Amino acid sequence: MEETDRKILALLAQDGRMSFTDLGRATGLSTSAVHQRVKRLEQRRVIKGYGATVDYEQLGQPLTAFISIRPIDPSQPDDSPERLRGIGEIESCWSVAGEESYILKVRTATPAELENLLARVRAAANVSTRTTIVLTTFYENRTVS
Amino acid sequence: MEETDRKILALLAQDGRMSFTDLGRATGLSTSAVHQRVKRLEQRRVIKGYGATVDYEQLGQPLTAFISIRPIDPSQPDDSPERLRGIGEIESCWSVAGEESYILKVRTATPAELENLLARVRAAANVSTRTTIVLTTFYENRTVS
DNA sequence: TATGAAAGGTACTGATT
DNA sequence: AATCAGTACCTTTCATA
Repeated sequence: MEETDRKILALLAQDGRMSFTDLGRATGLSTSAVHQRVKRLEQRRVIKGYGATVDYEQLGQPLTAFISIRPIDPSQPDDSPERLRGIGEIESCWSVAGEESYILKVRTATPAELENLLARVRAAANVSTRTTIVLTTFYENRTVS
Repeated sequence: MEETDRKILALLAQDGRMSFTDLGRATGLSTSAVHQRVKRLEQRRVIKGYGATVDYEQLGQPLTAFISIRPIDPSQPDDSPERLRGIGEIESCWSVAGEESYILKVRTATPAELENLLARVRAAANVSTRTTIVLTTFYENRTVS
């Protein structure tokens, strides 16, 4: 991975709809050279995809929370991610080192819905949960240097 | 916010480069009607922006961690987000209810860089830290139903 | 891996209902 | 809030270096 590709990635991370023409202007390459590089980055899955960033507050899901989970029965095989996959409120799922096994990031409309979601998570994966409610999102998914 | 707009948002969240023509086909609207709706969603900041999702493992930042922080001197005014804004490794910053004040999500190349980053976070915001290292990212920033 | 040209598709605007 | 038509721009491919 070299400098031109990194520059293209940084630009596309910030504006995923930027045109190849503009990317070319910004990198000093022709439109088709940039086109070729972006397609290659997509094929290699360095670019995993493109998405619109949506305001969940305006969409009626203002409540964000982190749910840390640990298995109730550690002797059982742990396939929590598969068991939880069907729960639509879960935005992200990481396994982690530390006291808990997984961290989930979830969005709900109300505290009542979060409560209901917690019950579904516990039941689906046979886990205990520890919930941390987000008060303010200062920034999210910023491009890392 | 009504059904057609929600459908457009769901489609754009999944594929931020989808053309207005295809959005029209998917919603049963004309190209210009979709165009009008998307522009309005952008103006109202329901759509906050568009971004390429990048594979940080392939980009040489394979280590992801959560850093929970709490102020060392609670009598001081807490402006941690501003103090931390310049640290490029911080991808997300939330204030939270619970034992800690903030949660940061960070990306680094190596454990040594994470250690260095932790020192910078502590010094910049005068906080103590608790770090949870991510082992596997099962999914991230999935579209929430 | 780069360029430039050509073809077809898309974005955006304005007129209209 | 929708459609249609028109123009300018963009994406994509191909021949070429």
